[in-house]
Amino acid sequence: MNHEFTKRFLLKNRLSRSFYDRDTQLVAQELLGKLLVCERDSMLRVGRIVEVEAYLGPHDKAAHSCKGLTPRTKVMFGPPGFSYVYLIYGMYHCMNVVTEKEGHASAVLLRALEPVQNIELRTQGPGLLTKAIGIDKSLNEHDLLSDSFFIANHDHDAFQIVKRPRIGVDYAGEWAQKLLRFYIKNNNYVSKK
DNA sequence: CTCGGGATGCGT
DNA sequence: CGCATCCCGAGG
Repeated sequence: MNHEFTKRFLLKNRLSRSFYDRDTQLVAQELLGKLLVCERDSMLRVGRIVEVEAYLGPHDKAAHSCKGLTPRTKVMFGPPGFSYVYLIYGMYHCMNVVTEKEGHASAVLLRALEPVQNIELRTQGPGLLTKAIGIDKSLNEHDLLSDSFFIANHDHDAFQIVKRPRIGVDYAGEWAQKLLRFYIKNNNYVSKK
């Protein structure tokens, strides 16, 4: 990953609404290898998504939407292709993309990036990912079809996808064991555990 | 209003 | 394993 991606190239390859308006487990796996782009204060930051988790709506006991529609989670109940950013443990932000039709309340958590452009910090884990690429709560409910915060496709070599249980959801009963964490096999930027 | 807990990360 | 640090959601 030694390319210099231009904004022109990235915008041309920006993912469409219909990409997100599909089965959440499929979207999660297809997000692997894609480029997360965030431009703030004229700084264009780009990272390659290497680890994600799927949250499957109100019946998924690990999903925030399982408590029903609240002020915090209402974006999950909205249309696909929007960001869901929340503060966790008082100090870290987590970044999700909303999937499927309005009302399904499903999302994909972005857990780790491979640095591509203007990313200096480690991104192994969702809290460090947002810190490294400059995402905070001001980017909650942001349309990912915008010109400054979006995800882009690009050509890449084939890779294998590893499927594991999600991290930090032991409270979710049977849902804690489902294989809804996906990451690129042998990638150095995937979080440990 | 109070209160308990959390889709984390780091140091011991 | 403890802890930082604060928003959110439930309940009175």
